[in-house]
Amino acid sequence: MGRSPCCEDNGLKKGPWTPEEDQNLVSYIQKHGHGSWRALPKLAGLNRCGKSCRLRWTNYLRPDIKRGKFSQEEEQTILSLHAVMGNKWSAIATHLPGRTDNEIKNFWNTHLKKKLIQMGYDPMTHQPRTDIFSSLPQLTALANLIELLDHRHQPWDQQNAAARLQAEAFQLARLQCLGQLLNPLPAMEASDMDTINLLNSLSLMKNNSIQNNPSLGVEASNAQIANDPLIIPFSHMPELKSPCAYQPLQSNKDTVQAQIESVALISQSESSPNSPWVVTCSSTPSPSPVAPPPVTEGLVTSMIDNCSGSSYGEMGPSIWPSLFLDDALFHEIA
DNA sequence: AATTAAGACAACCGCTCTAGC
DNA sequence: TGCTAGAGCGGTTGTCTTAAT
Repeated sequence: MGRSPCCEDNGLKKGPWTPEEDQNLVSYIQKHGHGSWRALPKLAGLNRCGKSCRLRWTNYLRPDIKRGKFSQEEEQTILSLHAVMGNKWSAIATHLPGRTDNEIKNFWNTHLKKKLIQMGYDPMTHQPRTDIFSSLPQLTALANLIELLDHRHQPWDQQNAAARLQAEAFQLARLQCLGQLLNPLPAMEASDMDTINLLNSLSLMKNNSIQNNPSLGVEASNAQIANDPLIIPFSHMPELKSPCAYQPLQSNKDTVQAQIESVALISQSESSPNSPWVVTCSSTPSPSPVAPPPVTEGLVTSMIDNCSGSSYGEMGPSIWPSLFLDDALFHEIA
């Protein structure tokens, strides 16, 4: 199996291609086809290695390549397919006619990845990120927004602002935890425990902060947190959506292909162009054991009822943050 | 107007896989 | 069966452009 001894340092040119080189390559391939890429450079009068010629042709000069910005549909397709396939750029490229794997990869790395991160999603798993620090940009933006909308006529008070930010972080952590709980996983992961630990420490922080700041006039009560006008109400928070069609990679090729096909179909009828997620649930039940079921009132109620023997198994209720279960908001949802 | 930083994208590198001998 | 060339792939780097200072 050895490695091909391509592009050895034997005086061959590297770097950007000139228009003349492009012209030589295109006219040679149009006349003779590429044939052996290794032999091509000599025959075409190019001081390049065959591999470089092949890449230049396949990624740039090929006549069927579509250039220009990615459309909204293409973007959705990439996001959907990436959720299923991961970094399989060539496989993704086969579903986007005229786009090369390299182009898609670059687009992902420079645009989509950042977009997902900014929206609080993990670009690798496509799941909402569980670490609170990943949401700091959103928290800051939310704090500014709330300030503008609700308190623009009130004098700015740094203590209140800090407390509000802290409260919002607390609220968001609760929401993220709720999101985790509503997606019953076979086993709780370390990141989930991190979130819960963070929740509890945030709870302590908030209680301490309130006790140290009587001027806030808010009692250290979790129930009251939900009623705190300084805190963003639950219904105003960005909706935490789980990608119904998302399933982990499986070894079975047929299943993967079926996923790809269904994702492609879904992406065509994407109803929410601003969402990176496939929001349409498949009408046929998924065989995947981790595909999240639709969230229903009954499900939430039964989760609360069964929290001592829930899908988290032996971990039991002790790992559930008390602040969460005591929360009036939580019961309100149920 | 000059300089610097950030973003975008083309190209390269190194690895694996496959077919042919 | 083992070797090699060719091709493909994903990650990384380099270069050019644009925006900000």
